Amino acid sequence: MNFKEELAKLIWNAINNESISIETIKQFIEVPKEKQNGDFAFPCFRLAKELKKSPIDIANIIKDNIKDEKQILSKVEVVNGFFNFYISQKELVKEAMEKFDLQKEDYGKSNMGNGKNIVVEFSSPNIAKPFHIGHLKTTIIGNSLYKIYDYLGFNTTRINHLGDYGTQFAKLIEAYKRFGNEYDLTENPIDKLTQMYVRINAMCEEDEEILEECRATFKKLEDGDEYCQNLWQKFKDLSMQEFNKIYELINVEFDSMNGESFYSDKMQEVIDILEASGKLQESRGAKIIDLEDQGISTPCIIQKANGSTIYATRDLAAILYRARTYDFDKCLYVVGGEQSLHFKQVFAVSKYLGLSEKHLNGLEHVSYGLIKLPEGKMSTRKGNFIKVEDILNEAIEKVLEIIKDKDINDKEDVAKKVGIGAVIFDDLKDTRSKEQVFDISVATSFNGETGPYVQYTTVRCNSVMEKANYTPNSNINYDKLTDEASINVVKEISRFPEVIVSAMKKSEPSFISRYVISLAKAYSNFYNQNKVICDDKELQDARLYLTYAVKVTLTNGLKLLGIEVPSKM
RNA sequence: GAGUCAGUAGCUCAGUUGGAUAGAGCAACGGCCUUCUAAGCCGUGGGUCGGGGGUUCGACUCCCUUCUGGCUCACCA
Repeated sequence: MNFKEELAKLIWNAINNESISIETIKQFIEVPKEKQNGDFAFPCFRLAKELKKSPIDIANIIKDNIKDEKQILSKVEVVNGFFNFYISQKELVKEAMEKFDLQKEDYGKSNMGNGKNIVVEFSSPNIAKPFHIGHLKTTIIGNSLYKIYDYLGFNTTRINHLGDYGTQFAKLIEAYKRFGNEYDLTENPIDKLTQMYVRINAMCEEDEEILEECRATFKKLEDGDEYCQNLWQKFKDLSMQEFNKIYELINVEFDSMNGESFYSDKMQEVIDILEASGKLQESRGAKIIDLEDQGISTPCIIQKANGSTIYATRDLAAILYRARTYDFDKCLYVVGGEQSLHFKQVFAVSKYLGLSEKHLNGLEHVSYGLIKLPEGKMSTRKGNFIKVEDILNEAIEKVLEIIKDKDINDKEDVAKKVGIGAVIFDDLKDTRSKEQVFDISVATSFNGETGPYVQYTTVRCNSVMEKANYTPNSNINYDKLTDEASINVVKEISRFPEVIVSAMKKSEPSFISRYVISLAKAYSNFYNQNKVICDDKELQDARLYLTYAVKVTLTNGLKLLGIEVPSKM
């Protein structure tokens, strides 16, 4: 039963005025913030002008004429021009629990994606550079978005657009040529490569000629110079080993690892198309596209003065490739907000690529706020960064310390799930666009609104069911659930499906983290007020089934965030 | 200077297409474990929603203006 629809009908019948449609009324019905104002409310001000009556009069008309034949209401009230509906708790509980019962372990899943193709580009670390907390953020957001789309039945592809090309790479080759023999790359290779990178950057800043040489070296790499190619491959292999360690820890996988270098032979076509479109022009020796007419004052460089390409060109080649390969309905770029202009430019230029409307409209930059350290902005070049591996290990250590005296079998496994869950949750709990000061003690805290709190609640559910030796069956007398705490839990459970959908629409995993917190809170409150295992068999069954539903919903919610739940903690 | 994101409790943040008395967590203080996991629960204090105008029955929310901070603005990604 759709309550809003039913209520709209009731109001419509009560008002009995031709100029107002049921749809209009339905649109106005809202859920009050304060539950003391009922389950649904109709703000009578909305119709005041149309009916030429005061809100109070309208409310009274509704009150006098409402005919609740299906008996879905337990009470109605007129307060300050609002008409408040209190749904019969029986109906509310039955409605919500039956909805859950239809899906059980798959609760929240849907097929609304209906074969549509989604491409999510995320993580995309730079080869030969450390994997820092900025990369962690895109990895975790991207992974969650993938899971959300996948859960809603979209055909979703994960792409790790590795930063394995560009002048930065040439810098490294130049560094290796000059002083590579001073470094032993068999141990902690990324650290060494980073040191070399920091050193060559300092040289470039001092000496313009060295920077020019690096640019020239990139041109050589792009032209297929063997020495450069071999070094490039070597650095890439070393880096991937390190990255894979982290991906394994946080349990993230990709469908495609086609990084920037993958497009090295696909850029000429982009240049040709743009050339043919007549939009490509020369400026200061480079080939650019002017975007003034699209409201972007900075032109997009397609080819640098020395003839080599630039990242915009590679992104354009990637769009072309992805449109053809995946026929995407949406192509999401989970990349920091500091690259907004870049994506604006690339999306603007892509209009000249001859793509279909569908592909053009599907391009979307899912940006997130900059992550800063308490000491200020991170910079690999300046050596100011935190390695993700260290953060994750610290979190795991802290959990091990907490559970060391508990009666738990596989403590390592629990510590891993909880510690990493804490870090992931911390990254997903705020609105994406907010910038975040990364505080490791906050990220690895386990009290309050955190990942471990939600995991803990889930584990409790399990533990209650275990104690009762419970196997879920659907033959439940829901009328037994009458107290406020139980009703709150039921109401929270019923929100889950729509929360997933709005998280998808806004590309906001934080909707789910917040939801999962509020469900866990509702259950914790219930848990402290009610004994699940009790003398009344029917009541116990109802509470156990509720517990089961909470466990499933929390587990599914956490899964969508990329967080696992241990069996004990 | 232009573009963009942000400004809500001491700190970190919620606040659904405008709705009723602006909500959480942390920190502080006070209660609750012989009863299903206290990583928990309950309670107390704490606010000019950056400032000023405007639209509206009603503005944290929309419009204008102004202040503050971050990021970006041609051959790095």
